[in-house]
Amino acid sequence: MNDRRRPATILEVARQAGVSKTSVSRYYSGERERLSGAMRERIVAAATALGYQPNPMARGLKGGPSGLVGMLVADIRNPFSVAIMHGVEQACRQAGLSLMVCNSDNDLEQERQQLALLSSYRIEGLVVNATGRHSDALAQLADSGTPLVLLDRSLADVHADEVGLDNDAAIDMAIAHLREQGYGRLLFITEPPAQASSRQARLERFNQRCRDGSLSGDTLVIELGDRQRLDQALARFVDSAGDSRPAILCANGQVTLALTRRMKALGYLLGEIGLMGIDELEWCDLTEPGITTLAQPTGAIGQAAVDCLRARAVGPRQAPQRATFAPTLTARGSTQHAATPSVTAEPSSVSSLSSTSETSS
Amino acid sequence: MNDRRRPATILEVARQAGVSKTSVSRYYSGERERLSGAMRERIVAAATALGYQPNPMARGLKGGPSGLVGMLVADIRNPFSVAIMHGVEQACRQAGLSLMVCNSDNDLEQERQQLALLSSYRIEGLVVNATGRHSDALAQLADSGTPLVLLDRSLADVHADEVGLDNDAAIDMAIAHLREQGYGRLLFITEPPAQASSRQARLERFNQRCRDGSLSGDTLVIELGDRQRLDQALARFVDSAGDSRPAILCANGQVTLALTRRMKALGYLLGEIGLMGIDELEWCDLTEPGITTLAQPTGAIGQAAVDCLRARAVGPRQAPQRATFAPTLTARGSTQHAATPSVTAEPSSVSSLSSTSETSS
DNA sequence: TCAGCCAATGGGAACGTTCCCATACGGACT
DNA sequence: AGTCCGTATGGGAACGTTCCCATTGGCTGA
Repeated sequence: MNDRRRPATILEVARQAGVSKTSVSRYYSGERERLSGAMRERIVAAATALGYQPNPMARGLKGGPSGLVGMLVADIRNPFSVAIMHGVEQACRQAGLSLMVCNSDNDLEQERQQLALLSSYRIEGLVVNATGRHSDALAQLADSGTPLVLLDRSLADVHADEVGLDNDAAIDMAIAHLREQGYGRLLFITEPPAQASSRQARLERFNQRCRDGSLSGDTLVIELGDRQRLDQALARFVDSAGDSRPAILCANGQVTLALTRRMKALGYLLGEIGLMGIDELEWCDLTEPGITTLAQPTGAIGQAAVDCLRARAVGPRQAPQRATFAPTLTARGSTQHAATPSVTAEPSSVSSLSSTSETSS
Repeated sequence: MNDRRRPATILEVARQAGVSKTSVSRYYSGERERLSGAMRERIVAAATALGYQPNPMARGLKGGPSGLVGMLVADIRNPFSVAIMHGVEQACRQAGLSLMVCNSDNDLEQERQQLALLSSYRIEGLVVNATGRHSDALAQLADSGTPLVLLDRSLADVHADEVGLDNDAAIDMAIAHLREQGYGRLLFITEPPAQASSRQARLERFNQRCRDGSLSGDTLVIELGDRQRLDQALARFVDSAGDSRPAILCANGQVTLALTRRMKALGYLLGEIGLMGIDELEWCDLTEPGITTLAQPTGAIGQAAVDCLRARAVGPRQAPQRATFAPTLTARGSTQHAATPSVTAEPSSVSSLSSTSETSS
């Protein structure tokens, strides 16, 4: 270890080892096999003595591989985003890649800037979980050859892979579970889909199942801040149920949180009125009588995202791929009516369905 | 906008504008005032025409300012870390800095690597919220002149500012609240303090207040995974209370979560046995009868961290500073005994105490 | 009127890499 | 024995910027 202010350069290592900088460069850029054993030894010795570490700036300038993967997140405070991020991170680590995360905080201008920042750091791939508006910047990035993976979004005009939940399966599983539990009248609540294609997909599937005829269902699209309208809609829905037992299906964790709050506040009994949400949250087993959820396999999703990136980095341009994953159902008290009150100690019966459907479009 | 594969360089802009690259460089490195009006116009025109964007790699190579701030987080899945990160982020945005976040996932080796990565990207400052072991790497970074802010940790041998909760005030507030509510026997539960200095500080303050004599308190240091030991300790504590009403104080959000789980599972009545936690979590008002918390002002803490960084970037080395912030108490049902059952609709009486104490050591 | 200076600009050498090309050498062919 | 090739190495030119040091020209003050 050297105590000098400035870090050692490749040239200094080369001098110390009595070899050329080219050889040292080769050692550090994955061409070790090309060097003789003696050479390798001298280099490691010199490098450790000087505490040498390659300078990624210089490396990036010349155009070498950066070993860097970027991730753009729309809302870091969303536990689901964090869970995915964690998955991506682990996959990166395993692949020897570094991950650089930027949060756009749902701000378009911010998102644009972050994108510029990431691309200027020569990332080798980008995982995007963001608004998806102004896809031009994304499209440009993709066109420039950077592998791109979209999480939970779908952008027609962008050449990118997509990874996410199997939304159709999720909705079907939820509906099946709710009917099994005796709920005959369903309400699907979602935030405005806008450009968030997974919200759109879930909404559409639910609507489609309604039109199938077999289902007495309704949908509500709402800004979560609009408490008044939510309360009204809730009351109307409960009234409309008639003989049928009513249940609510929340399109994501945010909606589940908002609805749990309102139902508690308004005194609706969970289970009496069914409640079920997509996305598992840490408090779902804590709030009486426990909230039934469909958990996304965030680890697998993150892993798949990184796999896509790496596949695209090697092979030439293929058609965009799409990988979807089925959720896991955790049944809790909120979809169980009064007949059998839930036992206290972790009454969660977990019915797993982890088939991984993979389709290419 | 140009459609060429490779992004435009400063030289191309200079040629297009009919000026020297030095002038273009000046324009982009904050020396605009030195250029004549005409020159400026020609440069912007050419730059926008070519879609030019300075290459941070080249810039960083030469040693210019990077406009980049790094943040090292030990556990991204901890909501408290995320909240702070969000604060740091907002402060950075306001200051025109970019933030690059790395999560070490409580892995020492990972942490070391992330640190190397960040420092090699010539960050202008680093916000650290991590294990704090092997401070040598951090010390080296600090010695090399990178401004450093420690969140919630204190490292004697590292030249760095510290920002965090006013732990003494927090413990005092908690104790005062619990006694006011009639709890006479207290148990403080924390994860092993090890090198996490804020855990240590909270534990010490609690112990100190116990030794003062006025308080009948006990402490439990425990790994949260050790459910058996936790259950035993819980039972023993409740038994030991005698005439006094028992209450538990959790050192952080993780502990609060674990305890809420166990108490529900074991059938202890919240409020009957008091429960209070440091750190506010989104479900604290959801789980009956609501959990009393001390919320950390995460926004202010993040802002303060960035302020420290910027102050240190300008001024020469000063003695390390320390800024602490008082928490906000949100009283809920978990510290209210049966006499007055909590009303359903948001019964939270918020008693705020937002004095900001600032001391330099 | 001329030295001296300041303000505006430009040329060129760094910064630490990678990579193309050149060199040296040994062995397997013709 | 001479040619050719493959393997192990080194030299030097990029990469896109910043910054030091000119070089201009107009203006002030003696």
